[in-house]
Amino acid sequence: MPGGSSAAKKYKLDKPECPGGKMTRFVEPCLLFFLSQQSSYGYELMDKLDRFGFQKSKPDPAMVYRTLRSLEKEKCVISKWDTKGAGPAKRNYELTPKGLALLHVWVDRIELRKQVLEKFLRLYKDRFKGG
Amino acid sequence: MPGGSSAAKKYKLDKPECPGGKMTRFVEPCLLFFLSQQSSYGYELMDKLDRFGFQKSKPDPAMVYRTLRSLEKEKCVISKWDTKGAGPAKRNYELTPKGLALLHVWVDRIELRKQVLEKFLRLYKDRFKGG
DNA sequence: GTATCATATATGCAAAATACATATACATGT
DNA sequence: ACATGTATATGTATTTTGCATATATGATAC
Repeated sequence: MPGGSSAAKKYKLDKPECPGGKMTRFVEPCLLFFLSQQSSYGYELMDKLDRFGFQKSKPDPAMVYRTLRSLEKEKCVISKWDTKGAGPAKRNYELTPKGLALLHVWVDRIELRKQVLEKFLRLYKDRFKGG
Repeated sequence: MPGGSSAAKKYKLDKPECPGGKMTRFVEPCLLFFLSQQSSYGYELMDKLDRFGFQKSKPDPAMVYRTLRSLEKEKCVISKWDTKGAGPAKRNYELTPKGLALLHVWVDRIELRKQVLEKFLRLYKDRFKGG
């Protein structure tokens, strides 16, 4: 549960905005991870992203589908049409070894990123909540 | 110290790249924080950013200067030319109450972001390091 | 004295990433 | 026939970032 800041509410802060629930450069690793759990297709993956924890903004279909195609071009995933089941055909994606390797790279980076955020928050707290 | 992934090295992963030391949308909150500590100017702030913990890439002067000007346009900071001291004149920036409020908003968002990263890493570890 | 380097700010433009809108198509329920 | 939910896809505008470059001051070296 994030600590609320009181000062923030006193001002209109529309324009110099900060991306909050947005998932900057984060769709790709999520997709890779979901696919490492089990093969799936765009629409379902979008749903998983949605339930992952980005309250604010639903994932953009465009980004999901394009990311998947781009991953396929790089041979990080492979897709096959799945015409079984009701409704329109699904393009089912499967993770490749290269895709798994990419996931691991992402994890290293995300770990680093997390550490940077932590450092920032630590300094902030020292400054404002007294250390 | 981030845990290295071994699988990653077996593959060329040039193209679907993940931003590592880069500081996605992170310059602004850093600048606000530094200015909350004390007034400063672009060149010095760049240096502080550099030493903050982004090993890979030095901060881009363009981004720093433009972010500062944009913050000023939004009245989050105020600048005055400082001709004292040697060398070319410095544009000295001071944080405003609105800027301080923006910093607090950023902190909330960064806290959230950190939690999302943590969730991701937790799930990843459950999946690959066994839980 | 002039060449070079560190300091200092700034702009232009290309590339990348994201956001928003829209198009297509299948199937089910009413 | 029409609306709704499922499913994939593309077009384009906007935002963000990255890289190059321009300009100017002063200190130091030669």
